[in-house]
Amino acid sequence: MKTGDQELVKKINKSIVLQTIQASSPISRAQISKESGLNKATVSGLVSELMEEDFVLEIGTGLSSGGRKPVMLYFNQTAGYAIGIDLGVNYILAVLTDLQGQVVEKMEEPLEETSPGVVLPLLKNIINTLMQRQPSSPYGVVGIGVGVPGITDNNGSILFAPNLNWEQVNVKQDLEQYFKLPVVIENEAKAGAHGENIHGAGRRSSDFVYISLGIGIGTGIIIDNKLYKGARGMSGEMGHVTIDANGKKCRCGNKGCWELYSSESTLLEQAAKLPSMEGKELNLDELIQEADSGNGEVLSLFSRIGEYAGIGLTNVVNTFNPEQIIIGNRLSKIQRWLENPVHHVLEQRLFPPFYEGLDVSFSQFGIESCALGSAAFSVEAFFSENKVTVT
Amino acid sequence: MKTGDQELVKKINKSIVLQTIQASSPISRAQISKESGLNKATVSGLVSELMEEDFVLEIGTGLSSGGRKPVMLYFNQTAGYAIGIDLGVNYILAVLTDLQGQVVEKMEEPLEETSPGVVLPLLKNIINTLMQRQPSSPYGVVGIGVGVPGITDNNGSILFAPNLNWEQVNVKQDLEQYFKLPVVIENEAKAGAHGENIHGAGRRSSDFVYISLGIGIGTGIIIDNKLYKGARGMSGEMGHVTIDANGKKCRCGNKGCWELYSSESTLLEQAAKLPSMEGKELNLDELIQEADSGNGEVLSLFSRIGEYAGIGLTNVVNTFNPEQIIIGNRLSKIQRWLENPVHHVLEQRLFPPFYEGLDVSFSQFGIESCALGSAAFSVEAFFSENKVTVT
DNA sequence: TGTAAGTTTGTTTTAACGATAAACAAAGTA
DNA sequence: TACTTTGTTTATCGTTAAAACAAACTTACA
Repeated sequence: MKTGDQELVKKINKSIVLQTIQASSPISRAQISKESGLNKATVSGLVSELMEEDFVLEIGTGLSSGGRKPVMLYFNQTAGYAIGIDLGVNYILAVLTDLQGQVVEKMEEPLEETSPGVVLPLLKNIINTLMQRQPSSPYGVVGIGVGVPGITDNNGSILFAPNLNWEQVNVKQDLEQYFKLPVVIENEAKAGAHGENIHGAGRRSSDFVYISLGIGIGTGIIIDNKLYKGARGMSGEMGHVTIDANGKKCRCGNKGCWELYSSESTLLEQAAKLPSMEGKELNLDELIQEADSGNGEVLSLFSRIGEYAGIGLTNVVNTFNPEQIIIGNRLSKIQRWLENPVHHVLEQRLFPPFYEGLDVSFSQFGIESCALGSAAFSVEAFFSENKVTVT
Repeated sequence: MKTGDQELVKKINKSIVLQTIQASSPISRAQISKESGLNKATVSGLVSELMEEDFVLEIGTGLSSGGRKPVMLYFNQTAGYAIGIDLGVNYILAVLTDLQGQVVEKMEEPLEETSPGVVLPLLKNIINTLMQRQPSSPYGVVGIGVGVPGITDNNGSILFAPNLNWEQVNVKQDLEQYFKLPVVIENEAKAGAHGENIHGAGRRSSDFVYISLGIGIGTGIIIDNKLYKGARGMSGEMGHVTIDANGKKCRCGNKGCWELYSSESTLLEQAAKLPSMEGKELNLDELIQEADSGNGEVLSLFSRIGEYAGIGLTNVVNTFNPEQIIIGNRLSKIQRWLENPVHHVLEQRLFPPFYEGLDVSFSQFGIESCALGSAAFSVEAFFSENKVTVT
């Protein structure tokens, strides 16, 4: 049981000060005091500690409004860096971000083979390259976050990743021993949700659901600005919510799962049956080209995928009554063609008070949400160790 | 933004002390100190405040283990009372509980007509009767909680209750003006979930979903021991999750909603078509009698309802990965016949790691969860005003 | 242009509050 | 008599807040 003491009070207030600076930089001490409700003296004290710790910088003075000029404070976002990885099914996307989540370096490598024996060495290579490219800074790289397309447990093991064909692989332990840095492993949709919450389209919502429309469908649930993980860290498998009780059998054991009707796999599977696609290469980018050049069959396929996406989203909204829904991952590339059918189905199927005021957005980062969210996990773990929490 | 100060620290610690007493009463000051990690002096001080406020009593001494005998402390659960109401579709169930949630008085009245003009005066009558029957106590009745079968907003208005045929009725304002007491209005399933979390089958889980199988289906979502309300207080309408994308139209606007396949309405509707029920009265108790006397048609109807309950529950589990699912409200009366088909479907449809360790329980209070949860809301509001929070 | 008056910023000083540690008194057991 | 356990008292520490203050600036006006 966590008791209350002065350390807790200080941690809370120091976090408030740092967050205020992050959110409204440049800002003066006086203004922080007004915004937060903390006394001027308290703010002054906490700011000097943050400056000693290199998290805050004084840069010049601001404009006076009839008195002494304020000293402006900045969040020193380059005091350290974090590495975020999106371990996709057929690619690895890696970013080096600063403490504010700005991408400094980026790498992408295709994955031909997905066995751990091939992937893990490649992963280490990529991380090493990014480490070498980091600018010099007081704290250096503070941690590594990895988003994976599968079910993880709280020890950083990947319990099951069907699309990689992995079972029981402890990536966290492996990377921590190799790099001597804290490593966070999280499901790809959960990491994406977190990325959107911290830096992206979900910054202004405290309660939203991120839908990862990729090879399969995953969801990340943000409640009160916190990721909901579930009892054993396996929440959000809404891709396996039944939308047709007597539908096709899914390999998860259930029937009529949502992702059998609306995902990249399904899209490609159904595209293969189109007469107009005979003999052509079958991948998402190719289909986008076809759609762009007016292939009616592809267009109506996109539309059908969008309608089924809408049916699943109706379930999401009835369950969570979120402020916002954010659609991300690979299929966010076909936003243009999904948007209309999705909205149409939602409007038709939702009870009006649920539809009113509902914001359906697409990811701001496209495919990068997951890597950015993973990096953000590491940044938070770092701050949390430094007696400051930033959310 | 809530800053940290000493008041916060004290509130946290005082709550810890009171909760420890509630959980482990009778208990000595020294033992509280050991269990909570708080210093003996701190505990002593907080306990004397709690005693002055009549929340804690000293009753005699305990056994010595080789030194001075400890003075044993009790939570004074009869320092005040709360009223909890379950406003059902065809009944009003009202309870008077003490601060620990023990039922002291109970009343149940049938509802023939559901218009606000009839229901509200009756409701006031019932509450008045309970008020008169309360034992004398330092704080008296500290509040009134009402669970309603509909969608509420954060101002205590009932936005929409289809089964009562109510729209925009501000029960909170009405009752508060009449009784001069704090009133909490909440959706029936949310109140039930809270009741089970505080006093019932969900005491030991921090993350579970309560399924109210009544005239319709509602769900209450408990995350981290807190009720999740959703952006506009309308979360948990999982009765309207589509389980058959092209199924029957529901009046909510959606198609193939779960509650069209597994609820009391559906049960009675389908029972009406059974040859063996011709000419007999159609209600739940009658059907239970038929099942008890071996009516095969009714038994297989119960079984089918159970299977569809299982299909919806699969969706709940894939979405939340809860520790526990609790089934409550009217259909918990036919637990005996639902249990097997529900478990069978879950085992068949769930991915094994989701099924393992999942606890599917039925409500401990049967139909009373909602009234008890509503009363508990009032108790908490009362403590929260007294600078103590109890969860 | 010069100066007095007022304003804003940020620091210093002091007080208040709550938790803790240590000493202590009280009440028991062996 | 020696030891243990309980619960209170006392002194100290860390943290915030209020008030006083110094510094730096703007504005108004002669």
